[in-house]
Amino acid sequence: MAAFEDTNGYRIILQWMEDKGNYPFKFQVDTWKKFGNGYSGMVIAPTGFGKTFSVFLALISDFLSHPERYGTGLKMIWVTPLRSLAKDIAKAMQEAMDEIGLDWVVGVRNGDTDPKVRQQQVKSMPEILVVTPESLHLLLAQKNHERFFKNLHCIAVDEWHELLGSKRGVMIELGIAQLKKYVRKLKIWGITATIGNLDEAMEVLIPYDIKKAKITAKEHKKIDILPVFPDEIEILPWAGHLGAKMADKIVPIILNSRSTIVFTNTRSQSEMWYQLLLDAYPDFAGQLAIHHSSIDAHLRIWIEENLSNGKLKAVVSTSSLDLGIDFKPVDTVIQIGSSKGVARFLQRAGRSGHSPFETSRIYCVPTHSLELIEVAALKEAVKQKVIEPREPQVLCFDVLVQFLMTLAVGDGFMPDEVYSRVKQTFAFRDINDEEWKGMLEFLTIGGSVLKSYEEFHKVVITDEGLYKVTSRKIAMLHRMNMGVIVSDAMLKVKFISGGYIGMIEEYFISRLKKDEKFILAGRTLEVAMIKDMTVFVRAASGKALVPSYLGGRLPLSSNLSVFLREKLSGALNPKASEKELKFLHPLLARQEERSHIPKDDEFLVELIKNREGYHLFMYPFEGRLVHEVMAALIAYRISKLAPISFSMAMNDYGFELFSDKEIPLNEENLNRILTRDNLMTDVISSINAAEMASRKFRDIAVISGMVIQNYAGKQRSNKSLQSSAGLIFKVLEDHDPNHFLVRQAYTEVFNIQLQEPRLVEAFRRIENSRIILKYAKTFTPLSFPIKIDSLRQTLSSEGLDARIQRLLQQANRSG
DNA sequence: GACCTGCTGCGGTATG
Repeated sequence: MAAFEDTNGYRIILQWMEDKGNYPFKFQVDTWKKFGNGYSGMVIAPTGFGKTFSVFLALISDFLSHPERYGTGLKMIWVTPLRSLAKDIAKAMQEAMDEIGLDWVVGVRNGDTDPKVRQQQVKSMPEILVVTPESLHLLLAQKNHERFFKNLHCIAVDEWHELLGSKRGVMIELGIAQLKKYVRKLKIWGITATIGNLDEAMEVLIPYDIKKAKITAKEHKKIDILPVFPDEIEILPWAGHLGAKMADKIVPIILNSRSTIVFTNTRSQSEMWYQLLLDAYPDFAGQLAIHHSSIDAHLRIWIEENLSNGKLKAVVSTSSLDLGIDFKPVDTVIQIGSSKGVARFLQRAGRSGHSPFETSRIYCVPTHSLELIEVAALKEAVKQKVIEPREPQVLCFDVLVQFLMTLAVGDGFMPDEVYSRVKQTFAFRDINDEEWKGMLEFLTIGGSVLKSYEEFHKVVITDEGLYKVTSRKIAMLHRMNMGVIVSDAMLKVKFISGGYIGMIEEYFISRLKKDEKFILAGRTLEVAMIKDMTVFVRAASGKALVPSYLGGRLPLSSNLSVFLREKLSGALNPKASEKELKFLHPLLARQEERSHIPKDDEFLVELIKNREGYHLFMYPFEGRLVHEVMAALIAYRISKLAPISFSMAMNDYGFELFSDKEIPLNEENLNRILTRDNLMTDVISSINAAEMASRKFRDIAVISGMVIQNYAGKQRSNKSLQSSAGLIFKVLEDHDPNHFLVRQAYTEVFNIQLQEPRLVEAFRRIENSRIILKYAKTFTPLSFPIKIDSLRQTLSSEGLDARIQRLLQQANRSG
């Protein structure tokens, strides 16, 4: 295989890829050599640059050049976050092997792998093994697993940006730390899309003091961002999210494209848009599909295949198609509503024109008028290449507990030796001795509080000091519950005649009245019966409800917020290129006339008095999540001035406090209400942190193995999980409030739920802004959408008692 | 008058 020596090998592989119609990511020759010279590192390029395959070939060429250096068996581990990616990359790798004429085997090991293949692999590992983070840990949970890695040379982590910010990323960090025990000179490579914190991303994956290289694509991905305007501004609703009226505008876009992905933000929205498109253009029947996480996996695979081979004209989807196989025929992407962030926007745009030579085309369809400003903001952010960072998770003790159990289930571990390795990871570099001691105690006797419960005595210490699981049952349950993804329990939906359709939330079905129909995967269904967590249905027709799911909310990224405020600030005098802002002019003019358009260094507060009562609006543009906390905080601070209770509403741009009493707010005290002083103390007083932590603790309890989710194929219901986790949380909080898992729950509440760093930053900005207080008689273009939101749901700051009292008084008065 | 939402991802097996 001398042909692969040095630069020659580089050229041959490039040629070979081009002959195959692939688009190689062109490493420089000196870069190419780094793969062979013992470097670790990070490769950064947009999707569609063939970076995955290029890295693979670069690593392989090293093996080929010096076959004598490598023994038999497993040489390379390839980690992908998705099972579906694993299948495809392994196939491509195997093809390459065959063509190069090397009899290496590429194996896949994950939940889809046939048990027979699994057994075979244990007997004789393939040369290259493609795994998920979870499967990697499952390997480490096997007895005598060290032998698998005897000749391991390198590990590559694909789509690292996807894993970095999550607990799955922490799993990778720990997995690599363990592999480094077996392979001292392990090469570690990460592959990532562009994100805001590339240096940190590399530091997290490779915190070790070894030769490192960062390799960035020079070529840039071309993107066409095309806003879709309605014929008149009146057609755009002032609030809302569906954007139904835009369907007629979208049909021709789909017809003029080869193949289109229509991205929506929620599962129910995708179901509705599927219907809207079919209604608008019935000939789409059979060429249109729908794809989201609650749809049966088989159906989703079928859709993905038909998207790849060009048989589908369009697919309406959620984030479920954000990642995945290259859908070559897709030349157009449509984003319905806000993409909420620059990185997600680029990711979705990159699904079309999937090659460095093609231009990605993405149409932005606003679902309400203010979203047009967001399009302008996105364009600017993309132009300036300001992409969100992925914040690495640190000190996730639940993941560490699980990892230690994994080792204990495998060959057992010596605490001091593991501790020194764990401390080298990015996630646990700040762990202290006390926390570590607590963790060991937790594994062996359940800690001081739970020690009287036998079930928490999982790990035994042998005479040699080895921490080990001896119970087969405990070992089995651990293997079955490995991973850090805690899913909500949902009901399966099956045809009574057979055939699985997807999943639905329990509460949606429970609220469904007799004879009411619902829609799933684009089909109208009626309930025949419910048995064993399964809803049996039959096909129906006519009016039907679209289920909603209690999913996570996509927060508006702070990057996008910055550009949003900037664009709004200059909205009345747009640049010639900003069609979006010109289109919005009538609406913006009205905002300026009735109230004010906040400039870059201003913070707008509106007080509106009308027949209903008194409304206070504030516009931080920090996204719903932050506004939720801010609204509670401001309500709390005002209520300290004078007893008053509010109902609250919010959207991504601002929030409302509403009261039937006059709000005691004026130019003088407004600064005090918006101060950064005592910020977190007031936040804690204004929310129920203990309740939030208790809810967060549910996931922690599952991941750390305190509450078992899967018992031999049976999944426990949501309620039962929550109640046992809640019980444990209460016991711990009462008797050991400093417990490392309790502390973690609070940290997660502050960092994730309350977004403390972002909140603090927002208040710092407000403090440095000029505060503009405006009184208005009617709702303004900015306030109206929030008011609409409050009609849907009202959160109340007042206690239940006070509220009942007031309702009673009202009732008495009117009676 | 304008409207009616809330993402994604994973996962058993031992031994002669």
